[in-house]
Amino acid sequence: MALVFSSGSATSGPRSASKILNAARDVLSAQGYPALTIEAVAAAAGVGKTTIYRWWPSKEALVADALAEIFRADEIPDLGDTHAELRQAVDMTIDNYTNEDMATALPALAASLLPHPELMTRFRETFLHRKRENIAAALHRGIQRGDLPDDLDTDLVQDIWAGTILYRRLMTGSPLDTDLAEHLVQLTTKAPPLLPRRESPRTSR
Amino acid sequence: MALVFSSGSATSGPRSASKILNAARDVLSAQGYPALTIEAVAAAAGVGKTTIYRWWPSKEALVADALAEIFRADEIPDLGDTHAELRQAVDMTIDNYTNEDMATALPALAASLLPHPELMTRFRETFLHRKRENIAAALHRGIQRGDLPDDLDTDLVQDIWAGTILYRRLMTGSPLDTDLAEHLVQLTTKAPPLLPRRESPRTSR
DNA sequence: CCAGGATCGATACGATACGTATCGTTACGG
DNA sequence: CCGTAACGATACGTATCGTATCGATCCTGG
Repeated sequence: MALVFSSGSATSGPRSASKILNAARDVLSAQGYPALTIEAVAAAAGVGKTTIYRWWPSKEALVADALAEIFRADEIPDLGDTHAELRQAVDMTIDNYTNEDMATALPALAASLLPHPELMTRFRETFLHRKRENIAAALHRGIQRGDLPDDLDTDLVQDIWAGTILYRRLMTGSPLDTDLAEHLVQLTTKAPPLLPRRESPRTSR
Repeated sequence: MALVFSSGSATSGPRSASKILNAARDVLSAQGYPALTIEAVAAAAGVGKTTIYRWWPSKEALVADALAEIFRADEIPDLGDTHAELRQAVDMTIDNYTNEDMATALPALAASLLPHPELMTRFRETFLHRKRENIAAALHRGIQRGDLPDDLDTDLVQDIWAGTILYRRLMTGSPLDTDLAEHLVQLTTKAPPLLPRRESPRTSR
């Protein structure tokens, strides 16, 4: 993974990039996003803070590169089984947000980049596009197999999947378990039940 | 709306609460969440920063109260029309996140409160529970009318609705338009199409 | 209507992090 | 093996933090 958010102006490149990015994730885990200061990362990495300022223009850029290294955007292999492939897609998204750092830092990052269109574009390229393309490929295979409606809105499906997972992790705190994964997959299938039902009917609050 | 995040230790109460909360939202709109410092709010409100520190224990608490004042958690009236009621529920959520401040500050707030369970609980009570109860009431009316499956998972429905809306606003930047609202509502109906389709078949992406 | 208590604004304080500049040292590649 | 860069250390001025203090002001209840 290249340092997409690094300045990278000079001719060679940072010698201690991975040491710094590891330290950034360590600080993130131990102290949380607000306490992640450049000076703290420098201390944790055993590095002069000058070195960090040399290569990353801001705390946001540093965090983005640190997260990009552990963000999963795998290709979904053709398993000949639409359900299994979609389940793999959902599981990958759940994996990404199960990570504590990712769950807190990604939304904080997006929120602070939102007013800066150019940085936001780079953020989307790093954390959205590749993953979405790979999942879209799996969805299209499902459509061609006749397992999914041929006018399926693949973008909306992915918004629903990732949105629900992010929302549960960030806001409600509900578990990201296999039931959720299965419900989200079943949302896309042709036949009912299209909307997930509760396992055991309860009175719901 | 009471100042749920204020310390409120003394006997009387802040004389200039609304002036301060208005200023906080002004700074948020003009400068963004990271630039929202206590001193900036104090200056914008024409108030000594001591006064803010007297009543709010942190920047997060101040922002939470400022957002709580404009967060919509309306009751959904019984319209005798399930579709109309659900549409109203979705529109309310879209309204909440269409607001620029809310879209950037709420996720940032949640992310910074996530490691503090007690504050996170108060956050959820303020920004989740009341709204969810009101929407759940509408969903239950729909179930009793026979318009919705009687084992509908009302919690998951709301996670999907709010999650998709938040994700679009924060991450993808896709529009929160009437098409989206309609698709989200139709997700819950019994009869196909349960998963929203694209209007005009395109090549996807 | 006035007294007393609470809130207010102003100011000062040490601490921390910012981002930049400088400078001598270290490491790596041609 | 030598030169070019990346490096670490250090120092600097600025900004904000959160706290303490203190006299002025509000406003409430008696």
